Amino acid sequence: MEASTRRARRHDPDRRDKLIAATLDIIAEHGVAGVSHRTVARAADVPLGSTTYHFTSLDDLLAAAFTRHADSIAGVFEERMRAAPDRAAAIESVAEHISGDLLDANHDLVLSVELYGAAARKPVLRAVTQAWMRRSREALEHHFDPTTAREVDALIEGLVLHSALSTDPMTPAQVRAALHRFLP
Amino acid sequence: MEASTRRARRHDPDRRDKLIAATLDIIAEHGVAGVSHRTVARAADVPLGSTTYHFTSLDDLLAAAFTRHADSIAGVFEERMRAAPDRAAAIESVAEHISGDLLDANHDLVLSVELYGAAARKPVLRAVTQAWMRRSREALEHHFDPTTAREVDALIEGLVLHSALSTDPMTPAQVRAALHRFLP
DNA sequence: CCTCCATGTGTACGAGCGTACATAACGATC
DNA sequence: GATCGTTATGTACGCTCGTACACATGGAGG
Repeated sequence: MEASTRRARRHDPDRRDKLIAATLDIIAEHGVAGVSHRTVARAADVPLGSTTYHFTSLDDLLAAAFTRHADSIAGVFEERMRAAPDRAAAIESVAEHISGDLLDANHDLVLSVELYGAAARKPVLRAVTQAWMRRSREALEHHFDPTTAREVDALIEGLVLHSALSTDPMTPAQVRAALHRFLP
Repeated sequence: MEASTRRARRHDPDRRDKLIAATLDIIAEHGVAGVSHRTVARAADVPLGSTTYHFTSLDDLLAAAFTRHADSIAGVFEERMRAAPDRAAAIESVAEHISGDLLDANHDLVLSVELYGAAARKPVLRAVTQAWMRRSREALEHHFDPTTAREVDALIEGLVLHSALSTDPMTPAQVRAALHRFLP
């Protein structure tokens, strides 16, 4: 342990992570408007000063949180597409993805929509959504041509949103039917 | 002028309307987080007290503003669908709708996305989005069967969102192609 | 013309906000 | 074990916030 551990951190195992996780929880429950240094610090059970130490500003914290969220969802989707052996299996995976085993209606969805709203106004976050969209499209391109991938990506977005906001959401069978109409 | 004008308002031609319009402008520019009694009053050029007089709370004002927005968009879309003489014309109208002559990227879109985000957390606003979705679907049903209408409604949502958030948005021709793939 | 009361406004209060910054805590180095 | 500099925290400041509420104001009924 000479040169290798020279730069080891003192005694902060995962403060940054805890702060980001707490931020995401707050956004999911109260929206971006509910995020403040104090609410985050309370939720993460850390002192107030810790939030300004690890993130230079609130915007910085929000960007980190949204980046983590987008990366997480994109990673799971990529994994699903990579695991699908063929086109039919890929379609089935997409249907499952939409029907909500991943986007459990009241957490990930709110995070995604809040991200869209913030991204529409802040260039930094716009870059996050774009990277996410690109990864989704590329994952779909393992099974579909680029044009189709792009269109299906948009269709997924719309189906997820409508499913989440509707009191009468589409059943998994209806979702599958819609996909198969698009991908005969 | 006896009984009929007894209940006429004193000298407030359209204060409520001005407040709602100002609120929508602020949401479009700064998000729901930017809405406060003071920012709205300043934007509408009315005294602070006027905001609490016409709306019992901020949530009340936000609900009124989002309702106005949803009604407005739904109304325009209904009109477009009603005006389309046949199925082909309807598809063309939908394509134009998506390609942005209506949702000019940085105003109506932000409003819609902010509404989605708020609706995912507040039941009152959820009702607003549901009424909007129902009207859209019914408008589409002038030209398509209910199942198709529902699927196209979702597709529209996804295409609008992706167009708005992408630096490389789909061209009108690509949007048209996607629609025709779904509606051969 | 006077009175009255619904309609509309200005001010004030307590709370919470982002952020700066002086200071404490503590591992590494000698 | 003494020193030092990075890492981390508590406190304080100036500001904006939502909302309550006392007061102005001006048309309607006498």
